[in-house]
Amino acid sequence: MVVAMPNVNQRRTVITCTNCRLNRYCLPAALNKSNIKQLEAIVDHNCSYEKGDHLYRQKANFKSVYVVRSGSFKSYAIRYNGKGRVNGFFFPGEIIGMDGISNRSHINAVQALEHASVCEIPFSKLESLSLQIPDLQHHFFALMGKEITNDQEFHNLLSSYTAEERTAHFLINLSSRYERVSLSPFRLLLPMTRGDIGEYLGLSLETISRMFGKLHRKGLIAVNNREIELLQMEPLLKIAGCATK
Amino acid sequence: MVVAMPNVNQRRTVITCTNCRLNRYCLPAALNKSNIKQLEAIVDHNCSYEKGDHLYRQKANFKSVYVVRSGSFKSYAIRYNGKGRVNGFFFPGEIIGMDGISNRSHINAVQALEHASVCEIPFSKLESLSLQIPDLQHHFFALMGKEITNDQEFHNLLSSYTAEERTAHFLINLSSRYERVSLSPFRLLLPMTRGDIGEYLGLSLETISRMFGKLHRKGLIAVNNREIELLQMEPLLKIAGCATK
DNA sequence: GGTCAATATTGATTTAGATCAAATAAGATT
DNA sequence: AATCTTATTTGATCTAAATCAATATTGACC
Repeated sequence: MVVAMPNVNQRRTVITCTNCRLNRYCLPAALNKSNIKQLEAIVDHNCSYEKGDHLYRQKANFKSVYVVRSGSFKSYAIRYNGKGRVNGFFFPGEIIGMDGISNRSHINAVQALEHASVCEIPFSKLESLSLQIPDLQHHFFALMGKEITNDQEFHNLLSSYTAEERTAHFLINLSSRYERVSLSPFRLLLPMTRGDIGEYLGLSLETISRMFGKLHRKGLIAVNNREIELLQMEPLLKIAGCATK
Repeated sequence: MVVAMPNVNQRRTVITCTNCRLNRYCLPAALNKSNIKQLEAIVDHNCSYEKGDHLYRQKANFKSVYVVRSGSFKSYAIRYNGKGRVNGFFFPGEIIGMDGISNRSHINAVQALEHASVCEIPFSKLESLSLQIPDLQHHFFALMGKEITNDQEFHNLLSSYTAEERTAHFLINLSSRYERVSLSPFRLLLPMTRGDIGEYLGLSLETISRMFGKLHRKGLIAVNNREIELLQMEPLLKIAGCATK
């Protein structure tokens, strides 16, 4: 089955931040029109990747951060002892590359899970521009802060959640990220394998499969290979450890 | 509520970044002398805490980041379902509070593990100053980036390391952080309980105790309650999954 | 369309680490 | 010093999830 995130820009018109449908979720969200023009000038809007292509590899020099325009990516790191694998998934509007800011080299590799495209933002130019546009600096601090809180919540998940809770949390999390970019939050087309999910959640791929089965038997989801339908959000949210309002 | 005992200044000399023994590891590290003076002007150098005092609590409004001057802290978060606990330890020269940047409210609580003191840096002032001092902006991006890579390496640890590997990694990590501030990297005085370590590493406190015992029986460490001596670094580094040069 | 490789499911068995349960030991409080 | 509380160690047992193993699906490529 072909699992593809809809392409954001299929039109002929020149791609810019101003006309990008993701601009409400991306860096321009915090900027006024004239500032967006300045941002546009430093962004390369035209990088596309096929499934399996690497956006960058482990230890690659850091020069840019990237925003996913279409498709999806996974990041992974392998330590010299062979431990560790997938540590992140990225969907449209999300920023890739912050793992290289401190060291000037990326600690992860990032690979396309399907046909995908990104906007590339040279980091030194982003820094210069941030000195001129206080809102941009502020927003980028906030984005990095968001990355930090996400990672810390994940620490929490890995250190205290059961396999079922982790799996439910994963689905709920994906759901809200899909919704953010106007994809159905109830019918999830997963671009990644069970193995990827397992590595990400610190579980074996067999356990992922079993947990999907378990949630299915409880009537909370329907599973059809890479297509997962979320049938009952309330109990799912509860298992995922998310407060239901 | 934050319960803080204001420090009665015992010394005559005014504390400043310029004369602080940590200035090589802290924000001033990236700045020239005149810029350090500007930084000093926005920092409150005089906040002291007793064991158990909270620097801030979960959901507290975010106004500042803090640099540990002396002593140590732990951060923890409890979800509404009771899951999750300790997610970080902080030693002199390290920055606390980035968990509040994106939301303007802290997702963690932070508590002193012993008598401790911090410098408080109002974040809005830090942002303003960063617009004027490119090196400061650059350095703070790097510090946040470091936090992100640390958290991601921890993801790796929690998703693929055994109890023994996690415990060794914890000790090695502490060792290098102690060394950074001129404490012995071989004789570690732990300010936290086995329970704290267990929550942090996603293990039970009994397992921490057993792993200390196991590393002791292998002759790699000596354990005397809260005092851990690292006897053989090479094998420890290997177990911890750190490349030995 | 047929073959092959990659992915996913399901069952049987094992095991690392949790949990339960005492017994010390260390600190704090009086 | 005596008491009480909080930490720590150690042993016995249990269990969630890993691993091992076999099939079944799906997708990719001639």
